[in-house]
Amino acid sequence: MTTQKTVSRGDHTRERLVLAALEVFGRAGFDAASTRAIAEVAGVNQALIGYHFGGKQGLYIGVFEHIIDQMRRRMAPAVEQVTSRLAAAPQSAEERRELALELLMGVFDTFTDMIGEQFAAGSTRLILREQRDPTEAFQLLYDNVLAGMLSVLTRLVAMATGLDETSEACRIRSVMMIGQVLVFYVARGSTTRFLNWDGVDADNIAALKQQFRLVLETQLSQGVATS
Amino acid sequence: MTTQKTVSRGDHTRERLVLAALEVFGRAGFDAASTRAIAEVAGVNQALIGYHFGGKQGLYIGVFEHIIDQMRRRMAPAVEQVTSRLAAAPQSAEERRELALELLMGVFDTFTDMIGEQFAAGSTRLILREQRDPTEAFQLLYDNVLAGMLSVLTRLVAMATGLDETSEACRIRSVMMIGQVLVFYVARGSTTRFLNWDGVDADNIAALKQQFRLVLETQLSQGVATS
DNA sequence: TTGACTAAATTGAACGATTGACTAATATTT
DNA sequence: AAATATTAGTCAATCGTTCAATTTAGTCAA
Repeated sequence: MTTQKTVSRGDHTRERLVLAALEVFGRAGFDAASTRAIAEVAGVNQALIGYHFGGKQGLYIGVFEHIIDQMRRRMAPAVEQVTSRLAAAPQSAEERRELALELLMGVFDTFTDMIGEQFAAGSTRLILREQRDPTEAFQLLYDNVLAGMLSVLTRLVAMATGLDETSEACRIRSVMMIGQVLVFYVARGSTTRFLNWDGVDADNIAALKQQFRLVLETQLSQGVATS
Repeated sequence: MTTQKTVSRGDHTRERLVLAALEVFGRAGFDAASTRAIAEVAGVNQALIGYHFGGKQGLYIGVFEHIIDQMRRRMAPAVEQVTSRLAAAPQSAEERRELALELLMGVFDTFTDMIGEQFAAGSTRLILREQRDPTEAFQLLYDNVLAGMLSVLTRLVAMATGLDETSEACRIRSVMMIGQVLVFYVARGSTTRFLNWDGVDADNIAALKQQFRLVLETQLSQGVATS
């Protein structure tokens, strides 16, 4: 075996660069992150960025492909659970509502778990950066991950509330629901200060899950007023 | 009238620089924004940044002082409404709950209105930037604006839910509530795409307000499970 | 197995451009 | 005249990119 499958020398370097770039880009932002700093963190020569990715912008795209990969992998179990359980949904309105509620909680538990993970720290800022002034990277992320997640979520919200899945009201509700967890990603400085947290540990995550479950139950446990 | 009150020549320059810096910092981030670009947008000489603010960092602080000023001014009516109405709160649990609900909606209506304002576009990213790696600017913002807003909000949530105002559960609920609106600030790219919006206009704001009101009513219109 | 040949990968150095800060001279206002 | 404000220009440092030279890995004939 002369060729070690896909793990050639170049692949190793590319991976090191992507991981380093995720860290440096995430901490400093695209413009402030220097290719020299990225190369140093990766432990490779600076010129290899140009060689392997064409340049700084190319590396940036490479980082997003990595993010997409990780997010799909991380969310896969929860999404799969939803699709399989939804294949044979009960017809009783009450049972359908309860099923949707249970699945929603599963999805958001996963989403909440990721708040504390290190991978999220680097990628969150990069994703946020793309929200205001979307570039090619955002198109990639939205088409390959976000759109699907929003779609699944809206389907569950529709099932739980009785709203029309295609209605704007239902979509807005879904986005708002995400916001309840997203706030702990993006407003970390304010939240940790306000809650007297030292970072976000397992206990904090558990508390968030518990409160979110209570809110979700209260929010969806009755006939929901439409538009 | 030689001296036009406080609007001397230098004040005018400082204001132009702060507004330009808000725009450029907001669009490009601190490091990527060049003092030359800021000076050009402001229509003043680059060296005046050093003269009036001591340097780039000083200008950055100046921008946050401006943001604090604007946010206080913008939120003042809603906050004042809360404090005045709360001065003579009814003793009936049911009445207190309804009052809290009404006041909450007032606060969040104001908060929702600001989503579409141009001022928010520039300041949102600057504030987000400070959330992950807080600097002196964040301390200023949190102490002068955010802490107060969170405090008032938690008080209302406590009144509406019956939770202890000082409990972590109540604080988490409050933060989650903010998240439902905040998501439309920070995830603009995803939300506008998902909702097929072209930016955020008055109609969109109205729809958001309506849905948030419905959610809030559903969420708080009954005895709320504690911890 | 060996040794020559090739393509891929890596290196260090250099390029022109841009950065924030600073200075001395000038202009404006008090 | 004195204080304040503005200007054009210079500075060293750092930026992303490029390039020729070198090393490494894989192929194939002998």
